[in-house]
Amino acid sequence: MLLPYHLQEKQLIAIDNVIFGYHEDQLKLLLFKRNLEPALGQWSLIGGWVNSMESVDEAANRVLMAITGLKDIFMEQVQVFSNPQRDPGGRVISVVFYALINIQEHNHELVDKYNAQWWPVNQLPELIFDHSKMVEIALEKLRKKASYDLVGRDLLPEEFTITQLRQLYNSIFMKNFDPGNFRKKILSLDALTRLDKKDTSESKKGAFYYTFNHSDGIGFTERIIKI
Amino acid sequence: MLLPYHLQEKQLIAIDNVIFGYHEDQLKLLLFKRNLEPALGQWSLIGGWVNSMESVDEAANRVLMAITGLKDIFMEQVQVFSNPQRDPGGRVISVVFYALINIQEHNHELVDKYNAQWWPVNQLPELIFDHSKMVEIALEKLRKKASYDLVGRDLLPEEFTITQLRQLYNSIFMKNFDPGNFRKKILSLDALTRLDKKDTSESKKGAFYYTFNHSDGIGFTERIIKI
DNA sequence: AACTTTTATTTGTTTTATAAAAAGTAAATA
DNA sequence: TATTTACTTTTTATAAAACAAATAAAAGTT
Repeated sequence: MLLPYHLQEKQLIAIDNVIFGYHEDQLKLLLFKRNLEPALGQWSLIGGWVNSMESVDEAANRVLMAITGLKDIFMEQVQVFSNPQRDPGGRVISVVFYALINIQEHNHELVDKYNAQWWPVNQLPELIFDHSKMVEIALEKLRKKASYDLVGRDLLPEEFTITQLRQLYNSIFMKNFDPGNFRKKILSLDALTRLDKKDTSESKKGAFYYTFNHSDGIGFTERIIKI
Repeated sequence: MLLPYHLQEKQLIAIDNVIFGYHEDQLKLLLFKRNLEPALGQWSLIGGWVNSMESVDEAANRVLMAITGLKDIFMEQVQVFSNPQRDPGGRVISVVFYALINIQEHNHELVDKYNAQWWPVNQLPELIFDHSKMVEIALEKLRKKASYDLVGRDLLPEEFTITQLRQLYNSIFMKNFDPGNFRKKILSLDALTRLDKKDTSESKKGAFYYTFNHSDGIGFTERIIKI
């Protein structure tokens, strides 16, 4: 069934990163203006080639590092896109990843240098090739992740309110979670520690700040949010 | 950030199929004896190269068709395995898929011809390279699928009892679902039609046969089984 | 200055859904 | 006729979602 290795043709293989961030109560995506033909000047995800001495995951991390200056970031494989006609420039197989980054912490100069820009996920520009589909699938995958784990750890600042966490979830799932039930569910996980500080910018009463417990940062086995 | 296409090195890319079947109350996997160096004669998943004029999904279907004689089978991408050292024969990137097939319907002669064999998932032989890890991840993915959709459609015969469906779920999740609750949950989905026939092979009382409603065969948005 | 309003936040109650356990059923066999 | 077996229905307990009420504190009003 398998041909010997040396008789088999080789392919170009790339990665594309769907980079999520959260800012001003909006889930955002980092896109950049393509600097290469075909489709030069159009908006696209941030991608790169996979070299022979690295895994696709390493390639995705390398590309993310190059554009944001960040390493040790949570990334997850989304799916392989491999329609032979997907890239008009030639046959390229692309492995898509998504990454969750803290929009405050990334290197703005690098992002500017590469003509990259943050876009709200619900107001994206037209993207090249099959990149819109990639975003769609990545978002589905992020939702599954968020329903089993508290993704706020990656997207929110160190200290945050339950309301902020809820608004993050609202923007990921594009629905409004009940404030009372959300709070109850999240706190029942024993994953947060309440601080003695309050955020008074949003309400007169003020909302307590919380941090994630560093102890059990692995994730939960049970579903935490019902979609 | 991206090199021009012609300057970038190409890679060997393959697919590997984790083929699930269900027989004699056991979830099984189709494995075959490798007919190619390296690791000739050892047990492995069923794989093949990806050609330049096909997508990885098409390649996976082609390979599945070649060994089982089946087409239009449910398959899902699992993950890309791409550690540069994963295959001692050289740098090969592998895209793993899993497939659900009805063990009754596949072509036994083809399977025999390729030295393939069905193995219970909880008693697998040693597998080459990273194939054990591939199976592990595929099984996790199957469990997620099964918790949102009724996988019985693909794995069970046309007519089956609720008990058979429950036993399938028992073997997928390696736990024992409560007979009463399982029945209640499954029937509440309105996905099955009860026939006027009974299966009396397992009990004196007999259990009604059911079939899947062909109408809404797409799947459910809500979780149907809690892991 | 004291009182009312407003706002997001927090707590509490009711209703519904799910899981655990128990009881009832049909039909072959002893 | 009693027993056995797996199947099916019902009951009880627990958890989650929907809904309602209370709270704290700044800002506006008399």
